[in-house]
Amino acid sequence: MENRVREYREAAGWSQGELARRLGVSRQTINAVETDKYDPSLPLALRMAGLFGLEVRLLFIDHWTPKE
Amino acid sequence: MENRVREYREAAGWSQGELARRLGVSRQTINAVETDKYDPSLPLALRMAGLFGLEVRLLFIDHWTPKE
DNA sequence: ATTGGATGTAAAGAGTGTTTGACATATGGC
DNA sequence: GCCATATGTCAAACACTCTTTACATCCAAT
Repeated sequence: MENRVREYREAAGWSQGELARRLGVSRQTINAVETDKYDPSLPLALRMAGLFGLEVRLLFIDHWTPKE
Repeated sequence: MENRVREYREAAGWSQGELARRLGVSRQTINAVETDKYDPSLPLALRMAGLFGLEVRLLFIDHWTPKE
């Protein structure tokens, strides 16, 4: 899954540590998401999108199509 | 985390099994989400919202406010 | 009365998400 | 040169997500 966290974090002028602090998670979590180690949990993704004032689907892009 | 999956699934006229099939997950996963056993993963939440034509934040409601 | 579809639940196991602590490297200011 | 800040990464531990299999209940229709 593609994500634009780094892009929006830098636009906000925040370090990974600062973003982590605002989201209440560890710096390593932010780094792992930005470097595509894994996807965040749903609650964390919602918080990230909320902090950036974005819809979740604009921050995290899933490539998938429904059956039938 | 609050969610409206059951509400929208029923509005679509689908059983849990039918929704599971369309999303490519097991019926138990849908049931667990609807009965608040756990939150779905981010990719699954995005697919659910996409299938219902909704923004993720309207299907899954997180109660949280940022620091500073 | 019995069948079938839908739902709730449970247990075990594989895989994912997050934490802490630690260490390495790079960069910019003093 | 030295220091502070920012970033990348690793390992161990723990919690959470999702699967399969299985069984129980409920309700509607025959």
